[in-house]
Amino acid sequence: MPELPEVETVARGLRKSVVGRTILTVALGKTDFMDDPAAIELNLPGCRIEGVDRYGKFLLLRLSRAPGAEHDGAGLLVHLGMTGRLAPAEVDCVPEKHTHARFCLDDGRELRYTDARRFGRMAFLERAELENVFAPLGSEPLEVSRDDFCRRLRDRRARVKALLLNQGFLRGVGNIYADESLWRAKIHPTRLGATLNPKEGASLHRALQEVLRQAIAARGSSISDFLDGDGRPGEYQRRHRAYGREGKPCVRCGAKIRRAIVAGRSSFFCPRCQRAPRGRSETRRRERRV
DNA sequence: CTCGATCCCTGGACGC
DNA sequence: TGCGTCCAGGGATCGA
Repeated sequence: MPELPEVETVARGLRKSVVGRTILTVALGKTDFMDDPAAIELNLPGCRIEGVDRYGKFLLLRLSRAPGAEHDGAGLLVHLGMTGRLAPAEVDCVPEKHTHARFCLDDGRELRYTDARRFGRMAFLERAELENVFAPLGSEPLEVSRDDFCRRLRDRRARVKALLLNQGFLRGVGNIYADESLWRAKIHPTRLGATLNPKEGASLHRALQEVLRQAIAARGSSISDFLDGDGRPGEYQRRHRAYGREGKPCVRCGAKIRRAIVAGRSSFFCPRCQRAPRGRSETRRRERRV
């Protein structure tokens, strides 16, 4: 499940493998997850891939026409959703099942998008449209300062888990890294943002950045089928301390990791290290045990 | 503002 | 073996 570290891993792979290449032809399969498939077919042929950026969980392939630069600032926006994969392949290599886009490159390879569940998104967008997509996103978690992070936390009444998952609060954090960060910072997922004291806010900021940096260094987490640009799985799943560890002992204190639905998602936490809040709004209401 | 519910979609796990 | 059911989850959307 691609979150920031997995998407960053893909971006780094693409920078090495496809930047500088020109797209010759486009072949699309199922297109219900694309904003405007015709625009992709129409605009991409002839474009050179100038660079690959990441905005939270979004990938952007920056594109330009070789002579005229008609599409200055335009690009192919890709969100991998749950099961999306974007990687180059040799043309004579049989495409995997659920390959929905193939971009034939000028070096004889093709860039392929595969996505079983089609929770992803793909769109060719002009600069102004891209700005509209990115405008509502919050800061990059690895760039936000501690003071900024704590300040933004302070006036939020939402549960801290919901805030971490909210792409308008921070961009790029998903369920795995939210739980791993909260475990490290010893903060219960149902705590309300505004109730975290400065020390806890600082601790969460530090935990989040450490977890993300380490996960990037490990090329992400491969839970079901995430593979990096070279087809290698990530390694970070071996270092998960909370996510997916229901019933297993907390490596810090030995208590059994618990799972509860918070913010509509499975949330894994240590009931001893991460103390549940007492207030009615933070506990009783909706921390349903699963 | 924040919440839960619902939908999108497929594969994998599980029970019978 | 096969069928039904549930679950996974990022994000959009809707109503409370």
